[in-house]
Amino acid sequence: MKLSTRGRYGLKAMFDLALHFGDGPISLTSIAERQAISVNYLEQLISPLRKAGLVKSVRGAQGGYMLAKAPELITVGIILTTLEGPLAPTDCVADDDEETCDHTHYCVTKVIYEKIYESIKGVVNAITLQHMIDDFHENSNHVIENICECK
Amino acid sequence: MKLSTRGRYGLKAMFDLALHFGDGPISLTSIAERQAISVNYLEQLISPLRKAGLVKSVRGAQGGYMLAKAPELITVGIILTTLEGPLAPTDCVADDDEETCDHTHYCVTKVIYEKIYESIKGVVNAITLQHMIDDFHENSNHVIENICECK
DNA sequence: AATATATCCGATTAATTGAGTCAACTTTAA
DNA sequence: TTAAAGTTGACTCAATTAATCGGATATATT
Repeated sequence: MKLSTRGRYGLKAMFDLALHFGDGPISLTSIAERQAISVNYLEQLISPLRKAGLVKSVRGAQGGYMLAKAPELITVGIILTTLEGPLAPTDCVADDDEETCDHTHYCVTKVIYEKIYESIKGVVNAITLQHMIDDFHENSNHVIENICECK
Repeated sequence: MKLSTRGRYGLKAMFDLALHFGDGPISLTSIAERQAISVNYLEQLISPLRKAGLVKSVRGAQGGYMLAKAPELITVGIILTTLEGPLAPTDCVADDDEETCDHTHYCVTKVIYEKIYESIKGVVNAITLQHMIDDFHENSNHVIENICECK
């Protein structure tokens, strides 16, 4: 039941981009440095975020990435889901499930997994990058590097 | 963010034992058959459940396992936690975390992970085996095998 | 006493996933 | 033209998961 580095790093990177919203393209190298992530690995993560329409890129020198929408329009849920797939405790309750279990029966465990899934979605879909920014400005010392290396 | 087979199989097995609560020792073989799990693997899962005081065993012929407490006293949360460890999205918010990240800083992502963790705990700690039994009798056709092979 | 049925325990293995690296390519500002 | 930066896919390595297996101990039944 752990998030992988994909979700954790991706969220850190998106928050970093959110703090720079409106500043023009930000290079992956600078994000990777601030957030202590391998650039090569970060490249892998930014790709699905771009395809999902969450960030847009500017190629070439002085290029980089920026949020495709305002921070208040991007939820933690969409970021994590893009990188990790559905945040469901089992495949059978994930939105994209394709008939992995027998739906003709009532399943007492599936009901539980659905409740877990709904509660997780409730949390992550309610938090936007703007909420994170506000929280950051209120409670941190305004040092971007303060995002800890949570495992 | 998926449960492993440990948690899923273990929950099915515990529910099976709950349905037979008061019937004396139930053999792993019979549970494995009803729930379509490998007996050998189930042995591995029942061991921590016994050590956690959730089931007790009777050795020898006609032996088996039974719940150590009434179904209403055993939550889904304690079962899953025993088999999977803390249901936290990251190590740094797990109860047994030992200083994996720098606590001198305020971390905007950690706050989110804590909320996810709390919401998951809220769900699983509120559901007992007795709730599952009641649900089963109300909504299923009383066929134990009806617990689907959720992945 | 012998046997069948169980739990118990540790070692081993097979398969999958996660995490990260790397190389080659395209685009574009300076 | 050159260097910076995005883009892509293949690849490696380690860790975890999911079992399997063999043998030891315990005990009800015959």
